[in-house]
Amino acid sequence: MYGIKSLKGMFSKACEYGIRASIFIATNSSKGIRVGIKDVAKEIDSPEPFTAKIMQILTKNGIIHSAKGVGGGFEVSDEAVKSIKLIQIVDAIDGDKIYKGCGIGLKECSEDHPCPVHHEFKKIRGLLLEMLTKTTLEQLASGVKSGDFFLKTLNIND
Amino acid sequence: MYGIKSLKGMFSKACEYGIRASIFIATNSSKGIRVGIKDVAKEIDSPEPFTAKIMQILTKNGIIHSAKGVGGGFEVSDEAVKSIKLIQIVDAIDGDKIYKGCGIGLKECSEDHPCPVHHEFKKIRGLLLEMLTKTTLEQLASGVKSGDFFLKTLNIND
DNA sequence: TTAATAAAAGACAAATTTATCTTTAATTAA
DNA sequence: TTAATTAAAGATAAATTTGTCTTTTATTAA
Ligand code: FES
Ligand code: FES
Repeated sequence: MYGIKSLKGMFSKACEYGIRASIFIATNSSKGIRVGIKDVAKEIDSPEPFTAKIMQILTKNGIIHSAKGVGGGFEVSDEAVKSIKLIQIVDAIDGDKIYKGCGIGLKECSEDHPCPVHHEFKKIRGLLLEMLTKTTLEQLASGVKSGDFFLKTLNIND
Repeated sequence: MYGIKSLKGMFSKACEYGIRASIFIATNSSKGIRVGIKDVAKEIDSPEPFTAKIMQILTKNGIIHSAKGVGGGFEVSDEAVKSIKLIQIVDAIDGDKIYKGCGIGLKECSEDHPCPVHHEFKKIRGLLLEMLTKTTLEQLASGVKSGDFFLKTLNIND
């Protein structure tokens, strides 16, 4: 009606790109292929230089591996793809507020000093945390490889 | 570890303030008391001028009512307190992306062209949407009035 | 009327997030 | 050793969100 505001999603743009990039890299690493930042940005439809910054965060956090020079690029080892959980990516980029913080902005979420939405909100956060904790990069990547899931909106001008 | 990023919550600051403000106003309206922007900001621990802006959005959207002049301030009618759902506040300020948008940033969330987290994410959004749709201002306000729930962190220097 | 009060509106400013560009460092292959 | 390649790092810049300040408008009461 008189909406003035944002298009806020659950995660930051940076985090969204980080998740999509990690999945894309994982789909290729299983085939033994390293992908460059250019390919990543193209495949997940994200701004290349910004995506590069996010890749740096992920590599520093040991979530993905990078190699410089000819034939270099990004990859994730088979073991890492199996062990890395979505929460590690979210945590590295957005921190833990989304699954730990108070829903309506109290400085901390506390059972002893709860806000009015605390009990209901806890359930939502809990489901989110469970999903983030259980989901592995492998699960996500396999769905993309099989063609069941996608990493970008399909573009009529392609 | 090498976290560089944000302290992103589920809702924007504006929306958090808007929800807390609405609840505070509702707790007073039941007693027939109008509250001024100064009281609101103080009681919910928010920046006054910014909160005033958010109140304007809420009044334009018919969620709360305002009266200028001596004895004026913000209020919500008894009927409105009963009928207004949390989702109306969120929708007016943050829009619907948080409960409709794709979790990892695809331009739209689609059953036919799902992202890798689509099915799990849908459950979380669904629970959030259910909560937002079911929760009334009255429910939230009554918990605050009874002293079970709080609108700001308790401050040791008070 | 006039004065006081309080929200609305508008202009501005700071902080944060998102995005871009340039230079540097590392790696590979010729 | 040189050239080519590719990520890392650093400096900026744009956009958005958050926060502040001033002026205007509406209302009430004297
Ligand atoms: S105190 Fe607000 S969600 Fe727990
Ligand atoms: S397409 Fe991503 S959540 Fe539905």
